[in-house]
Amino acid sequence: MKESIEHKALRERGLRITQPRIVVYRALADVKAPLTAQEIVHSARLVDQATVYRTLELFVEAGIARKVNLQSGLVRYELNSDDHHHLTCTRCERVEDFRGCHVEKISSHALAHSRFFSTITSHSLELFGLCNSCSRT
Amino acid sequence: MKESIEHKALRERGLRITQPRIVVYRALADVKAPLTAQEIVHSARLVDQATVYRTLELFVEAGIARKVNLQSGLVRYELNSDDHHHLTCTRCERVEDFRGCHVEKISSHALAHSRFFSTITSHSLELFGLCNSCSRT
DNA sequence: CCCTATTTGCGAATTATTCGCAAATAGGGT
DNA sequence: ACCCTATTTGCGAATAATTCGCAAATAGGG
Ligand SMILES: [Zn+2]
Ligand SMILES: [Zn+2]
Ligand SMILES: [Zn+2]
Ligand SMILES: [Zn+2]
Repeated sequence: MKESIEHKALRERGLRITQPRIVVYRALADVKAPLTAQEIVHSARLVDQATVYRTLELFVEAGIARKVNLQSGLVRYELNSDDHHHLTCTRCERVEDFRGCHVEKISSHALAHSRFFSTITSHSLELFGLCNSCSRT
Repeated sequence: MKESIEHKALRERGLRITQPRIVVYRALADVKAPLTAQEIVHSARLVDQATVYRTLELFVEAGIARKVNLQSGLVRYELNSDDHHHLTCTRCERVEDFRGCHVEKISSHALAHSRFFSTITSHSLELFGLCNSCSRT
């Protein structure tokens, strides 16, 4: 029988496979948009909130998940599947993923002009706009 | 005698010129890096914290300031001077500005592939890395 | 199955953010 | 300069978000 995806993710990084971690992983996997810690706390009532926060931190450190900052200011988390970013509606908060981020030109230009940095390890890019249904009204 | 920059910023948008607004504006103007609401609260002890929060929101709505999300998850604010972004050290939190963001190619590509959006109104871009002094150790 | 290092749940402390309302005040009109 | 009123502020307290300490539960190696 096949090993589940969440077991695999945890095992591959030498993390213990526990109920709370599986629950949090699935919460993230089940939804399309990035979630806040509180959203996960409320959806997964079985897991204590302190554990949810601890688990999310752990996931980020382990590279299983990553933080996403949309306009609101709340930190959100999503599975670190691959290189994609978000298009977010500033009115209704709808989120759509997009791929094809070629940020290298920008970042190498930034590096070339930098006085204090010589390495860039990651980036975040968020696009904001109005979704079609919001711009209709 | 010349009108001060903060008076100008407020007057131009039809906002009342008040002590707290001037103090918050100066707090933002005096520092290079984006500040959190709490940092401003603690630096400008004269202004009540509720007022600081209200003022920052007001500044964002009026276009005087904007929110900046660095890695930590805390919302930061900076004056909306012009189009620049940040290079942030993930170890020591040092922040350096950079210019020359040509995100149009990325965003038009994203739009072309989007099912739900046809306008992009703004974006945020943050680069992360290690600053020279941190990468030395 | 046992043993131990890890992880969890709980309760409570911190910290961040927001509210309601009475007192203070900015700015237009006189 | 003085009034008047709509706005804004300060205060106190409510609410929400995040973190802590520690004893009890448990994953996983032997
Ligand atoms: Zn929308
Ligand atoms: Zn990218
Ligand atoms: Zn550094
Ligand atoms: Zn840009």
